[in-house]
Amino acid sequence: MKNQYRTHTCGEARVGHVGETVKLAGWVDTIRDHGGVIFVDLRDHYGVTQVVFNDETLMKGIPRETVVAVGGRFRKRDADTVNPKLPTGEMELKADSLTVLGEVSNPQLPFEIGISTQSREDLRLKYRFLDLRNPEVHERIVLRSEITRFLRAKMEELGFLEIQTPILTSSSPEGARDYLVPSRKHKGMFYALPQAPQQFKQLLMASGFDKYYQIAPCFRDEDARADRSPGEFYQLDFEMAFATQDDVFEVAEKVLYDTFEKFADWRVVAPPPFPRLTYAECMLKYGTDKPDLRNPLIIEDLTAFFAEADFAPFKGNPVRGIVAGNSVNLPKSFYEKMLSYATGEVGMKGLGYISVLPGAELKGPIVKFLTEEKQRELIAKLSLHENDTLFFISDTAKLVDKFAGQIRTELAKRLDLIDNGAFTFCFVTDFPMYGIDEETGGITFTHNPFSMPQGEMEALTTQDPLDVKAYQYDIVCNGVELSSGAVRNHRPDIMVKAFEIAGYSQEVLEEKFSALFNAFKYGAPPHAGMAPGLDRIIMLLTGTENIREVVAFPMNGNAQDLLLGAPGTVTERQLREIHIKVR
RNA sequence: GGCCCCGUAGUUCAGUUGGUUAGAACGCUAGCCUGUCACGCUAGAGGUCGACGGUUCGAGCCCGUUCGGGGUCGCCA
Repeated sequence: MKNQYRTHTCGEARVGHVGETVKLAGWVDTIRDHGGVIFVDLRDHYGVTQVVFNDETLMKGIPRETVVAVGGRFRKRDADTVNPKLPTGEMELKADSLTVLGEVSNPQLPFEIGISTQSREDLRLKYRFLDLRNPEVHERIVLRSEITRFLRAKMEELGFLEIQTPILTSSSPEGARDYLVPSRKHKGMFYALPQAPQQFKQLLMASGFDKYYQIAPCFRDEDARADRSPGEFYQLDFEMAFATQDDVFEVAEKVLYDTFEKFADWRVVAPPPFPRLTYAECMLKYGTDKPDLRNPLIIEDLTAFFAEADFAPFKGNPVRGIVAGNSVNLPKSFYEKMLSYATGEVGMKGLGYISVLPGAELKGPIVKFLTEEKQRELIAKLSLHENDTLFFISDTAKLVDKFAGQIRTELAKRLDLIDNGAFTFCFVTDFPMYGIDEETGGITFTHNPFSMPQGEMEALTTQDPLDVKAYQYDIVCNGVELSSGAVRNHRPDIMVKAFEIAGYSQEVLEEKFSALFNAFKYGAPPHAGMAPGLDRIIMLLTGTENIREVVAFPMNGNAQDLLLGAPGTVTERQLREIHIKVR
């Protein structure tokens, strides 16, 4: 695109352009004034080109970050002055004219553009437009766009239709806290922003659409975390009619593998089929429902083994073991740090361990509680080798897996067992349908109330609710939960029963989820789907630890937009119109 | 809401046991410099030590309160 501002971008200059009369426009990145000759790096979205001024007056009074258009001639640099760090490094622009397009009124910038990421986050957010000029930050947003485009292309290729669903919708009783929007025309009534397009996508299935997807904005009024935006985030939401769990997994494997493979660069993506782990298996072997499979450590259930051992700390409690290979010769401080981590941050009562010495001799305070036969049995059971250390975790049934999971993660971290060059996915399946509500002590949905219980109506009527599993699943990558999903419950009779068990009458169900409930009374197809979080996918692919690094205009952890100043006050008149009185 | 950490120049930080005029680097301003590319050299400006209160002869430092920021637990069907 050539116009009055520029004939080329700042990333274009190559040897083939020598001698052309050109115009470049961009930001003054650095100024190197040698007296008599001035070098300016001119930066735009596409790159950086060195501009040479022999006429010093052209740059007089122009500070960095000024937006300028420079006219002149492209020329080749002498061999000894080529800059190999720049794609345009063999070339430079010999300037003979300069126009200021955007002045800088305060040359003392709040931070230096090129190292903005080292500055305080609230400052970066307040001046996000400057922060985003930093090529490192800029490129992440570009990559986000490329990943999003690729995901869309993949979904289209697989026959999915992108359909927009409402942003102003109704509040739902389950799940996260809603963002509410007061209604002007209906006094005392409120819209809610969708926590996910859950009901709409299911209604689309009932409407006869076969495969739906959307890069969907989701709104939840919950507190932030490093990997969780406050307020709003995006999901690659999709749903398929006449589909089973395996059909959904196939789509997820294809789309996510292809996407990660394309954008993983030097890192290796474990190919499909992704391992399928049941929730129960996950909790036992990894101590979490989002296992990092790069971590080779596996938690062993040693409860039965210690059932008869007369060792007080384990008495009557489940016992877990983790074998760390080649660890016996580690300095004593390693064990001391593990112990202080366990009793400090984790909140465990203790952390026992047994070392395996040469000649299959076991050493440690616990050993004396085991007969020689038991010791041999333990070595065989866990295939213990010389120099291994076996760590023990024991606590109540409620806590033991969680603790073992934290120890497993910490051990891998301290022993440097995690391959940072790998992306490993897995599906976690068979989540329980119900759990105990800690506050009320009653039965409640553990995940999505719209999931189909395994065994359908029969399971609901014959099994203990706490034993009923749902067709409810997660996809996890490197210990990050990307998405949950489910085969949905499309049968009104089973919905009524499922909600009844969780303490909701049919009236409540019909009132709160009337659209869905009604739609299913007029013939709904079996359907299933999931919704991987877009921001987290991009975090993984960019290797960033904070979700704000992959969002162009993120809110801070306190759910404030420091750039535009949201939330903010409004006028009395605005409040009157929506029938709101602020106390 | 609980817990942990951090608030010192435009930015990133140092600041000893509480003791003279609070420092460094980068940035900014001015000057010098014709081949740099994180140019170099010289000089200069720039501070309510987050705020309030207390202890003390004396507080950036100790104590209390409070505000702001980050992390985490709760929360996130």
